[in-house]
Parts: sequence; structure tokens; C-alpha cells
Amino acid sequence: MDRRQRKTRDAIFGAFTRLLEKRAYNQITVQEIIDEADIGRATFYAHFETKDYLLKDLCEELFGHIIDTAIGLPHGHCHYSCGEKSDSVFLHLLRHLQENDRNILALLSSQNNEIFLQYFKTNLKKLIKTQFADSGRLNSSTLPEDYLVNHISSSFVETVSWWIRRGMRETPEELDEYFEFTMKNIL
Amino acid sequence: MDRRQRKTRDAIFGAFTRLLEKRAYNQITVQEIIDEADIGRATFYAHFETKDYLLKDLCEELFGHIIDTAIGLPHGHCHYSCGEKSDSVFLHLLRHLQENDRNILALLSSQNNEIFLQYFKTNLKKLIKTQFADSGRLNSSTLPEDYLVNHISSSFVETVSWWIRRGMRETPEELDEYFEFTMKNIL
DNA sequence: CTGATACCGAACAATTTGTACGGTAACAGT
DNA sequence: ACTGTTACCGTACAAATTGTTCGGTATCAG
Repeated sequence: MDRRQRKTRDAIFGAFTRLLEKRAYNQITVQEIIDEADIGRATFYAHFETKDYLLKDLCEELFGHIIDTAIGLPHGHCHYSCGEKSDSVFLHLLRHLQENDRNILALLSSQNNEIFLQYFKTNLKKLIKTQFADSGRLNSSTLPEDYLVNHISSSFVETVSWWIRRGMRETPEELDEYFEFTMKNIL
Repeated sequence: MDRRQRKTRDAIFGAFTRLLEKRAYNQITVQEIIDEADIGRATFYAHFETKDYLLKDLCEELFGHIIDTAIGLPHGHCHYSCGEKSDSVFLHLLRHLQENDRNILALLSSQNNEIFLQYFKTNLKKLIKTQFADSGRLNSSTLPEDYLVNHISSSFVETVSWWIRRGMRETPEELDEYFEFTMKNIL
């Protein structure tokens, strides 16, 4: 991609993120983003059709990246059955979040974090499907697979949200234990 | 409250709900609401400061009402321990939702249902706290009470969301079983 | 019957939105 | 180094939206 394009795209993303830390999404105007990013008006609209599309693109780049790093991982979480105690995908994600890659924490703790949690959840679903689908661990006797995937994803996202909301006092390992406990009789 | 006030207030709520079934929240303008409700411009602003406050008031009236009907209920969910099998609060809520009181389903299945699910969850938390607080069922050995309340609330809301999203094929009783199963080792 | 109040409708400035234009600077390939 | 292409800028513009003001009318409660 053209260096100029990448540059303004990043400037817009940065400005948008910065504004989201202060104001709610609905309150932020395109004009403000333009001013904060210090670019021309026409330039913005050359990149993004509307503010909503900007949000969409940002989220896809952000969460797509995080999930992709985890999707290539060896399908761990074997606990005792395999003999070796490999870290779960969830613990990996928590550690990744703690590093605050690309300022993702700013968005997840913003006023309108529901929006971002939603994107997080959507991408997480894909990850869970690919991680657990073949191992047969999603075949419950009483629960539909779709319901199960939804439950696991949203529970994890809610766990993360709770964690961040309270200032991330727990270590990733502790939090992972919380989560795994609630999933005990499911996974 | 003045009959005139109640009338226009309902007109606005109705118009807003109707528009939310078609368009996303961000796309809806105050002007559209005014036109749909068929009221004067100044009248709208006499009732609500902004569109966001309209949303807030609507949600509080809606979910506040639903939760209040459940909060007075006898603290059931004793299952086998008490000898009598009384219905859980959750089953009560599911039945209440199925009746589609005040067109609440329209909002919960709208494009921006995250907003409403958020309000739903917030009110549900209060309910759960009052229902389970005294019985000591929220005292887990490994999980903080706050985490637990959050987990239960969001899981239930997600269950409802999943239910509605797929066309409410299951009966309230079936869905309640799904939910209770995921909560098996917690509640 | 009467004072209070909620509504209407029109008008208003200010802001925001999305698009169009020519000019300038940075890019990629030869 | 040369050249065609592309991204950016800045300004300007029409259209829509927002939030407020005001006088007139209808409805309310006592």
C-alpha cells in the first residue's frame, strides 16, 4: 500500500482512538476527527465513506490481528488429558491484551466499549470454532453447538470487560482461572 | 402526569421504536422521530434534551418495568433442595419476554440491539443481587461475587439474544434448561 | 370560569455533512 | 533523471440537522 495512504490512515485511526477516550462515539463528529488527524476534509472521505465505516475498518484491523495471532497457535488447553499442561488460547489472549497492542485497551475501556466488545466477540467466535470444532469438545448432549460457541465467546469477552473495567488488578493467570472455572462443566 | 404529556411521550416512544425496527440508531435523526410521531419540533425538545436521553428514558421505563415485576417474586429456584419445584426467576423473565410486552422484542432484535441488551443487563444485575444475595449462593470459594453477578447476568442476556436472533424456536422452558445447564456448577 | 401549562408552527443561527474543483507534492516504473 | 499516476490539500458549496425562540391556540386542573 502507498506510504501516503498508510500514513493518513494511521493518522485517522489514531485521532479516532484518541477522541474515543474522551467522548462517546455518537458525540464525535467527522470534523473533529479531521481536525485531530490534521488532514484535509476531502482526504477523509477518500478513505472512509462514513464514520461508521471508519469504525468498522478499525475494528476489523484490530481484532482481526489479535485473533489471527491466536488462530495459528497449537490447539492447546489439553490440561491433564494430554499429559502436558499447555496454555489455553484464552490465557494467550489475556497476555496479549495486557501488552496493550495498538492501544486496544483504550477502545475496550472507552465509554462505548459495547461496540468494540461486539467486534471482539464476533472474531472470537471464529477462533473458538476452529479451535474446538474438530476436537469434538463442542458436542454437548443437551446444548446446541451454536449456543455453546456463543456462550463461551460472550463469557470470555465479558470476563475481559470486567477485568478492564476494574483496572486489571488480576494477573492473566488468575483471570484465566476465573474463566475456566465458569466453563468447568462445559469445556 | 398530564394526559397531554403522557400522550406525546408515548407517541415519541412509539415512533422511535418503529424507526429502530428499520434503521440503525445512528442513522435515525431527531427530525424523523418528530415526523413519525407527528408532533411539533419544540415539543420534542421540551420532553427530551437529546436523542440519547430519549433512548435512556425509554430503556429505563422498559427494562425497569420488566425487572420490577420479577423483583417482587418469591425467591424461587430452590429446585430439589426445598422440596417444592418453583419456577426460576429466569423462566419467569423468558415467559414475560415471549409476551412481547410494550414491543420490547422489536428493540431487542433491532440492528443496534447491543444498546438495549446493555440496559437489560444492567437492570438484571440488580435483580440477581437482590434475589441471591441473602441466600449466600453468590459466595463462591474461587470467584469474586462481583464477577459472578456479572457472569450470570451477561450469560442470561446473551441467551436471550441468541434466542431472539434465531427466531425464538425454543420454548421458554427449553431455553431455561439451556441456561441452567451452563450455570450448573455455579448456582 | 380561570389561570396554568402543553402543544403547535414558523423562523432562526449554527453546525455538520458529503461532494466538487484545481493545484501541489509524493509515488512507482522505466 | 524523466514521466505518468495517484494522494493530498484547501477552499467552496448546497443540503440537512440541530437546538432555541416566540406568539398563538387548545387542553388541563381546580
